[in-house]
Amino acid sequence: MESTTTHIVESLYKAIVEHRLQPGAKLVEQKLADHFGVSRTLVRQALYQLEQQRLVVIEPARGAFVASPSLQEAQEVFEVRRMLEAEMTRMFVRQINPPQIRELREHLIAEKAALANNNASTRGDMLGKFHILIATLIGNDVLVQMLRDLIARCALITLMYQSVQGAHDSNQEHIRIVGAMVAKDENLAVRLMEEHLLNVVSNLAFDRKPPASDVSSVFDSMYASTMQVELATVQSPIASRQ
Amino acid sequence: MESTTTHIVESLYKAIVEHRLQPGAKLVEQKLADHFGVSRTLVRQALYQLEQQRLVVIEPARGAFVASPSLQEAQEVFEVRRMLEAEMTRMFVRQINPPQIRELREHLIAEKAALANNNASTRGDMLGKFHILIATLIGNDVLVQMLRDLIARCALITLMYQSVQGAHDSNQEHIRIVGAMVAKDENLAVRLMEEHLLNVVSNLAFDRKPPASDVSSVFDSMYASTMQVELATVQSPIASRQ
DNA sequence: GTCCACTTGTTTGTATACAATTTTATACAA
DNA sequence: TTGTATAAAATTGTATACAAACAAGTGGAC
Repeated sequence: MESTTTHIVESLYKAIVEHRLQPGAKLVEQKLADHFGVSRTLVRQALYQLEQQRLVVIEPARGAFVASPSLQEAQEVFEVRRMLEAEMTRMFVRQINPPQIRELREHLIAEKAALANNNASTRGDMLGKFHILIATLIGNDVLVQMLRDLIARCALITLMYQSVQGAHDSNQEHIRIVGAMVAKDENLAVRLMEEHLLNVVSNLAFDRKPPASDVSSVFDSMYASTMQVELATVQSPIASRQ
Repeated sequence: MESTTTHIVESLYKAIVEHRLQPGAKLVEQKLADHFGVSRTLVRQALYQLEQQRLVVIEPARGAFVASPSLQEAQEVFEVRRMLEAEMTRMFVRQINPPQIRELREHLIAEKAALANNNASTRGDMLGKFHILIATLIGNDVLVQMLRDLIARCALITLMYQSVQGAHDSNQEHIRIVGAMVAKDENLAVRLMEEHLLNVVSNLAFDRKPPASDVSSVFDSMYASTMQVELATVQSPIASRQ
C-alpha cells in the first residue's frame, strides 16, 4: 500500500521534526540508501519531496541538507500561523460542542503529563498537537494538513531547545484558551490564541544555545542503525517553545 | 543554476494551472520523458514533487494523474483561503502606504484589460494574482508561497470553466476591496474580501460544464511538442471564478 | 452474447552504471 | 605557517536495464 519512497519521506520527516537530525546536517544519499536498504534512486525522490516541504534544502551538485530557517523565515512562519489560527479559533468557538470540549480537555491532560517527560521532542510534539487538534475538530482536512506543515517548520526552530519553562508556559496558555472556548467567548479565545503565538515568537530571539556537535545512531533502533550523520555548520538555530 | 527536475516541475505546474493538462489526465512517464528529452528518472522526481503540492495524484503501480479535487476539497481550500486572507487583509490595511496603493491600482487596470482576453487561463491568472499581490506587498514570503499554492489548487477547479461573467464580477469585487483599503476601512475591507471568496465558492456548485475531451501539444511551442496526453475519466471538475 | 482464463504489450518500481562535479588530501612554493 | 596547484576520493546527476504489476485484447466455454 505504502510506497517505499513514502516510507523514507516519513522517516526523515520524523527524524527532522524530532531533531534527531539537526538543522544544517548533510544528508548523504548513499548513506541514507544503505540505512534504508534501498538504492539512491528512492532516497533521491524522498529528498526532493522533503525539499518541497521546506524541511530539506538541496544545493545543486552539493547535496541535501536539513533546512535551517533564518530568524526572518521563522518569524514569517509564525506570523502566518497567527493569521490562520486566529480565524480558526474564531470558527471553532462558533461551532464548539460537548464532545469536542471533552477531546480538548483530554488533550490538555496528556499535554501536562508530557511536561514531566524530559524529552524536548515529546514535549514539543504534544504542544504542537494542540493546535492540530483544533483544526481536526473543525473537520477541514486541508486546514489540518496546512497547519501540520507549518508546525513542522516551526519544530525545526523551536523543538531543539524547548526549555522546560517554555513548555510549561505554553501548556498554561493552552489551558486558558480552552477555557475561553468553553465559555464561548469568541473574542477572548482569539485574543489568547494570538497572544500565545506572539509569546512563542517573541521568545525566539532569546535563549539560544549552541548546537550540539556530535550525533550518532540517529534513527530508531528498529533500523539496525550504523548511520553516521555528518553535521555541516549549524548556523544559529534558535528557539524555545510552541 | 536551475536543475532539470525543477524545470520539469515548473513546466508541468504551469500546464496544470493553465489547464492545458486537465484534471484526471494521466501523466505517462515515458511520454513526458520523451517530451522533455530526458530519462524517466527526472520525470519521476518531478511527479513526486507535484504530488506534494497536491496538483498530481500518484496511484501505486498505476501512475500519475493530474489531481481532480472533489467539491468537498475545493470548499475546504476556499475556506482556508478565507481564513488566511481575512487576516491578511486586516494586516495590510493597517500598514498600507501610497506606493502600495499605486501598485494595487495598476494591477486593477491590468486585470480589467485581461477581461477582454477570451482566454480563461489568462483571466484566471490575473484574478489570482490580485490576492498574491497583497501578500507580496505585506512582504511575508512564507505567506506569498502559501497563498500561491492554495490558489494553484483553486485553479484546478475554477480556471477551467471561468465564465466571462464570473471574471467580471470578481474584478468588480477587487475594485471595491481596494476602495475600502485605500479608505483604510479595515472592517469593510475584511468583510468585502470574505464575501468575495464566499461568492467564488458559492458559485462552485453551479455552471459546470463537461470537460473538453482532447488535448495535444500541451506545452509551449518552444518544446517541439508531439506529446499526446491521454485523458482518464474526468469527474466533474466544476467551477467559475476567482 | 457474456463471462472467464490466458497471452501480450505497456507502464511502473527499483537497482545499477557511468559521467560530471565537488570535496578532500597531498605536495610544493612563498 | 599560509597559500596554491594538483591528484585522488567521494558524491551527485542522469541514463539505462530489468523485474514486477497492470491493462487490453484474444479465444474458448457455457
